[in-house]
Amino acid sequence: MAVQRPTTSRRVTALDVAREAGVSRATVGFVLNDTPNQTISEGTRERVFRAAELLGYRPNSAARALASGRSRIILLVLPDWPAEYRLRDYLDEVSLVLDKAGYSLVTYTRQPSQSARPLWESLNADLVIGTASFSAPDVASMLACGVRAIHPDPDHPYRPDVSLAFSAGPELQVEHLHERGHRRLVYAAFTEPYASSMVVARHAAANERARALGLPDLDLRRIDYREGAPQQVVREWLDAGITGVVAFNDDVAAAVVGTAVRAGLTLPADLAVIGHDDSPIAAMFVPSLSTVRIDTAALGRQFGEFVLHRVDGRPLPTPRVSAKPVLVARETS
Amino acid sequence: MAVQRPTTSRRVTALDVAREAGVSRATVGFVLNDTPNQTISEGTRERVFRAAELLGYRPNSAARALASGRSRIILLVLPDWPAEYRLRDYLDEVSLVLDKAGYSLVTYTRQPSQSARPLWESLNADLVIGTASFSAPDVASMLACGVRAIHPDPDHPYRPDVSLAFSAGPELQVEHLHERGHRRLVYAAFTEPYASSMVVARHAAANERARALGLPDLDLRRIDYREGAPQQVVREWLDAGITGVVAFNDDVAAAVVGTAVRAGLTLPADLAVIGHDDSPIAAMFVPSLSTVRIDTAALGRQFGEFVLHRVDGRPLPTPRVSAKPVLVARETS
DNA sequence: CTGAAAGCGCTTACAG
DNA sequence: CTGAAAGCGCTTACAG
Repeated sequence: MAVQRPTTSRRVTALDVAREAGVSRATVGFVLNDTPNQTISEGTRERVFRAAELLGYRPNSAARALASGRSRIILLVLPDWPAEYRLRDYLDEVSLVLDKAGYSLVTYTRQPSQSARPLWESLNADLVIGTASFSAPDVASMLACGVRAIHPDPDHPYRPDVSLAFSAGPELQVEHLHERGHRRLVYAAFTEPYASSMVVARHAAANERARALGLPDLDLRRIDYREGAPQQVVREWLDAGITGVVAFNDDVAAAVVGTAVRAGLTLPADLAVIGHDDSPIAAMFVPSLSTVRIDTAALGRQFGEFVLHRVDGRPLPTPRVSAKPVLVARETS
Repeated sequence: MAVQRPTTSRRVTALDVAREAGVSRATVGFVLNDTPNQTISEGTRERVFRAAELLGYRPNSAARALASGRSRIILLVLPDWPAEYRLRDYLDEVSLVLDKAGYSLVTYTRQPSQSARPLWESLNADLVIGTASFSAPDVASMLACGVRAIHPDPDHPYRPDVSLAFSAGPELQVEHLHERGHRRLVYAAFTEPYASSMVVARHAAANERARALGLPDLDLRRIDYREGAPQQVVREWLDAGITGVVAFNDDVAAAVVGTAVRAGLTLPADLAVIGHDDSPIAAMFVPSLSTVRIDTAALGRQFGEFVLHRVDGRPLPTPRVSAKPVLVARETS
């Protein structure tokens, strides 16, 4: 198929459509935007639609944003590139829900370098979403750039129920190890570059469940995987009487399990490990990793609805279904 | 620190800055944009900068885009979420180079669902970059949406030297297995959702090197990791006399190695496997995975320069340094 | 039921 | 060296 180039290099505007349809340019806007309180005859509507289709009209988003004061862009600031396996399905669903409501989701990871201008300066987002509270300078910068809403709301306390912590996951991890008879647990995560705020939130969720089960709090242990096999960390745990490791994700679980195997330990007899995500690596690893699978698609849909509530004032669907995570017990627990 | 809210909810405009500085609004634009062929006195410049600083002025990007016809946004369409470990450094560097030139990089992964409108419809990008050629309908849609440039250029043949294939990586993988005495090799990748175009490009690079070394072509074998351990695939290879596996990335290598270990094979005696990326999992896996590390940061910088060449017509820096990949030989080769 | 017109906040020739 | 003014392509009261 040959690429259809416009004969004139000029882009098609609403005025072109109006001329083609024989109406005013305002009418074109009313029809195409389905503006309420405008009664347009069916014949006119038809003609406008046909003309727009014929000419391949796409509204200029910059002009629309300038005139309406809304860009219909939602910016999601991620703590890290979405390397997490399940995050993909999650973001796909969020994106889909927003798209249906006429919004576009843009994901964005801050550069480590200070010099780079944050994306909200050039994007004119209606709403900026973070996975943790934004710093005061960030909030000030967003407001100066015309961002209309920020989540988490800087004026209100942080609402962890809509974060990416997926607290049901860590809770199930703890429950599982508890059921298997483990009482002394530790929470393991990597040091940078992994998402700090998500680590903190999931660790907190694990601790909450541990307390409810009458277990002592889980220490948060950050491992630098770049320093090679962290043999001594595992030794320390054994010396301290730890028998179960709750890992932030499957990569962390793999690091711990790999180290333990090389140290000659038998899993889960000497040490039980449970990951999070059920990423491909969990099944491939030798021994295969016990883990927890989150219905991220359902949570993504739910978060999408929440975002529309924030940006459009739509009512939140109630009752909100809390998607239950699934335990995937394999060889490490 | 308290969040500084503007006293009036109205956003600060160039007119406000002009009034504060006691100049015309046009002068504000000239100073802040450093417009060439405008000679503004140093005193005036100072006053404008001070006023803009004082008021916290941020130009409205929608107005700017509408008036200038350029958004200074570059859209990178990724074949998949950046799950690849090394892609992260790469994108960081591209982003940084573009930011210094006043451009913002937005990364974007197409939704599997057909219904969602592509992001270039709402973003007004100056340049859309793909990792493979775009379909004719996509190109038509971009042009209708005012995209000024597309890469790979739909009017010119695909230039693989600026793709994400990193052809030096696959070449080194093949060289290494060849050096270790392997003559019958196979190229392994996952089925969806992994990046098809990158698989094809890397497989081609591996084949090119194999031919130069006098080896037979590598078959491309796609494995569905969701179907559990692909035992029979490994069996087939052994029966066919294959002794070396070149894997698309470390995850694929892990799947193959895990399967082989479970099947009771000894690596690398029975089968040699080499991954790509040197991701954390490569060192953690038992046995640890031989792999290839790419200087993705250098390649990212190079690609950033190329993008600026495409969008701004800047000269390409020559000679272009081809960042040499590093072999990381571990237990599987 | 439809249209003329002001306005969003910039950029950019052009005139002094 | 600086400013007045047109124009980018929409949206949206407002008037018929």
